[in-house]
Amino acid sequence: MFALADCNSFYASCQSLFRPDLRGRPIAILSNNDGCVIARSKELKNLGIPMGMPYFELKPHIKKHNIAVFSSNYALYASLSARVHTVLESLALRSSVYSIDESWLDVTGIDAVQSFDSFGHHVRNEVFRHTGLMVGVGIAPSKTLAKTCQYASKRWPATKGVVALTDPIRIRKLLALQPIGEIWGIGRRLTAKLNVMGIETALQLADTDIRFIKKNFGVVMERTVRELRGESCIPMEEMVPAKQQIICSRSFGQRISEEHEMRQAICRYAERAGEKLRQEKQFCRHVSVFMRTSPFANEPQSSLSGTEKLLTATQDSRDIIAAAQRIIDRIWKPGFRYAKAGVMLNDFSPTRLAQLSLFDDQSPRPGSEALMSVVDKINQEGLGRIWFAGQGIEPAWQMRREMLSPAYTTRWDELPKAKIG
DNA sequence: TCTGGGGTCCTAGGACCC
DNA sequence: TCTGGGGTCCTAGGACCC
Repeated sequence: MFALADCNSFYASCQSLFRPDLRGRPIAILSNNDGCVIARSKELKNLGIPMGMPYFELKPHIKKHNIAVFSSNYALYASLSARVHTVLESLALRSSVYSIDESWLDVTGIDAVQSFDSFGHHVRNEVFRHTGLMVGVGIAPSKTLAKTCQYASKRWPATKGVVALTDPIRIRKLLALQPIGEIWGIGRRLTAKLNVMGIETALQLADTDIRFIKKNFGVVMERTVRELRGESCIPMEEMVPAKQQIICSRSFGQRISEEHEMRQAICRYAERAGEKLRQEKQFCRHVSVFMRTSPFANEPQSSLSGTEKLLTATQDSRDIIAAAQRIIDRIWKPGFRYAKAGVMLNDFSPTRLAQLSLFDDQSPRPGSEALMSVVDKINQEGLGRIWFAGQGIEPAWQMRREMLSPAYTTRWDELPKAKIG
């Protein structure tokens, strides 16, 4: 049996946690660059503002509905997320973090002590008591069904935030009410394809012939269908799997047309990607760079990418930056207004050692590890910032975050203040 | 004027090998 | 004119997730 605990409107709740005056008001959280809406409070959802609405389309509604708008504040969300996960972890023998605001709990056998339903309420109360945040809880024999239950716990207030289902008849009743597009693992494309075949509810999908599904949609959807039937196919993951890819990409605050500006941006992303790589304690042998114009703009489009294989695996920012710059030498095309670019690292190994070719005389940089760890330490401990000159100082393309709230939980000078008396 | 970022897994097709 | 079968590895692209 699996339980899924998922925070209600997580980012919006993080904001209102330290601003009680915001409660009951519609709250919108914007993406990086203040581009579009990526999280909404219940009140904002009720206004019919969709996920992903561009900020400039939201603007006309702000005054009329008294909407509170925030730039994303990941320092705040990550810190509150850690608190929530710590509480959830303490409530079951086995658990795994699924996303910033969700965790799986293995609740097999818990019903020998208390009902799954009362366990779910216990989870809610504990998370609220320790963090001030609310979670919804879904409990079922497979992860896909637990997801479905968790949706139901949020959709119907009468459930009081907990839906636990073991009885096949009741499971079928719930599936009959769920459109396939809401099933975990069925996205937009597959929904359209299934609808054409006349399959519209989760129950219809669960009742479809399994061989037909496998033949037409592959093993992934086959697994989803089995899970909907109550057969657990996706196990708990106790170990955090090692990353296989690291990406650092951003949209620019202002379009880039000049090659030297693109080089600065790529330099910064390469450095940041290297920092993440070192945090993962990995070395990479594959560096890619991509850049593109805005697909929304009615203007000449360009989408460039290139990769370089390294002879020796590295985690040194200098190697990554150099490779990225060589890629730009190869792929750069002037005459476009680039909107976004990124650096991607692939092909990881836990050490620098790689198969050297017979005449390869590339030796690793001496002192690389020591230098990089000093750079990371300075940057991570808030002692200051140190960076490679290639990325420029206060460049115009830097991302916009004009409505940033304080980092209430991670910076001493931004702690919330309370007035007494 | 203004539309996010960071991941995973699977599959099909090509290169290459015996 | 005739032109196998099977395997591996790699990559690009497509689907999904939060």
